[in-house]
Amino acid sequence: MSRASDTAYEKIRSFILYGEARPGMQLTEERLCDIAGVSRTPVRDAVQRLENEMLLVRSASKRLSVADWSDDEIDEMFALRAMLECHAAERAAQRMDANGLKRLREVNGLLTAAVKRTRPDIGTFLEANRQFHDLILEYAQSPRLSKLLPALVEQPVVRRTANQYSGEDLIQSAKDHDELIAAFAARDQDWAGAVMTSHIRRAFHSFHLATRGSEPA
Amino acid sequence: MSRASDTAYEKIRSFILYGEARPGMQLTEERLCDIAGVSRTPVRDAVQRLENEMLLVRSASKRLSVADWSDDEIDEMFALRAMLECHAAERAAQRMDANGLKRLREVNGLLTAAVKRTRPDIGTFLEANRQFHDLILEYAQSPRLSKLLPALVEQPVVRRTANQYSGEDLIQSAKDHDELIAAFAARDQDWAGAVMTSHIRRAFHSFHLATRGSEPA
DNA sequence: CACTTGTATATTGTATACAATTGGCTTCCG
DNA sequence: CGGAAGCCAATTGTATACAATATACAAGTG
Repeated sequence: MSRASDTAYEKIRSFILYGEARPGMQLTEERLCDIAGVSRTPVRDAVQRLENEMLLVRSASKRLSVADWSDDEIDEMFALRAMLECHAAERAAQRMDANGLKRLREVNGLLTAAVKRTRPDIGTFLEANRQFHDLILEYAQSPRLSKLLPALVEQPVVRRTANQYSGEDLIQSAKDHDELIAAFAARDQDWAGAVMTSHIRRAFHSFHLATRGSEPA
Repeated sequence: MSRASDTAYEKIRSFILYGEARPGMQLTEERLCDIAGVSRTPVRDAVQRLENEMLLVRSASKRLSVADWSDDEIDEMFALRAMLECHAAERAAQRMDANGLKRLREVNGLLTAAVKRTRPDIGTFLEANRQFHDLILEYAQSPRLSKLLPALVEQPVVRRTANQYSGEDLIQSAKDHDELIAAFAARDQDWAGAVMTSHIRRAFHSFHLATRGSEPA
């Protein structure tokens, strides 16, 4: 999209994910105009995008508020994400090339370094992790998948999961990525899919322990 | 959404799906205003929705055109749809109630009647089929799934599939639905998921025969 | 005193004018 | 004659004014 509606999208998104927004908080378009520094037209564009990602929700009377996901919804997000990222990994395995492997190794090198320090660098981990999964999505070469997945990989959830990870868990994540790279190199789609599935489902269980103090039902 | 942008959405969608639009055809917002009978603001709203469903696509220079899916994209749509509808059926099996079963039976009664005539009524079949799958989605009780699936169930594809169906195929579809209802009544999510998966994958193979004259690779 | 009805105010929805960008054509130079 | 540069028309992007709608609060009524 265009400049103003893009900046509006970015700023509102940051406000929700990293700013002073709180789940369930009511917002007006006017308020979002102040935050974004543009007029209502591009703000409404941005709002529609954020509604699609389900970061914003509209009440029956068209009023906006910050999304507040139920436990069941978050479980569902993990389940769907596991399916779709598994599928993405399978497709990527069939379409991987030397350059892709090189880029994956570079990104996971950064991630591994960030994680193996005595005091793990979560910020770098999150960024490298995002890039790694984005690369797989790129190599899956499916516009559809690329449109669907962002609605399932919500950064607040990813961040809370990573913050819950022990040093061991973080290192295991890096190892999962190494194994994914191996599966891609071997062009073994079943292997790639299986590793990805367990990668996501481990995250799911960590998240559960973090937020609810127990294993999922 | 509101009145004007809703009507714009409906009219433009009909223009694409049932009107004189052709895949790849270039469009301007002005043109769509004429079609919808409203100004550019609600049209742009509608366009963004249709972009999300990937019925419209934007070129690098922001120009609009009617989507033109490649064979690989359509295959991918079926694969993703099979996964997500299977998941929806599993969830619905866990959440089904007597009223839901009653409504499913009613709808499938209509569908069966439309299909068992000497000259099957494809229009009624399509409408009842859509309602049947929507009901399952409703009982899956997942806002996320409800947002994701419409981008995968494109009516032009469904229609072409149904038009290809033989009388036998249509009757088998109705029987699939009966079996789904039985699985729901038994609250057996694995059964429901399996029936749904084979239901979609049979459609996939029929579509392949119809459009490419051969089985998929 | 609860409940409805009316009215003011806040909020969202739509149209339109104008700005910025893009594609295509023409012209000019080599 | 080929290609690049620049201009013009077409198209998309943004701001703003106005219209429609919803909420909240107050006043009236049984």
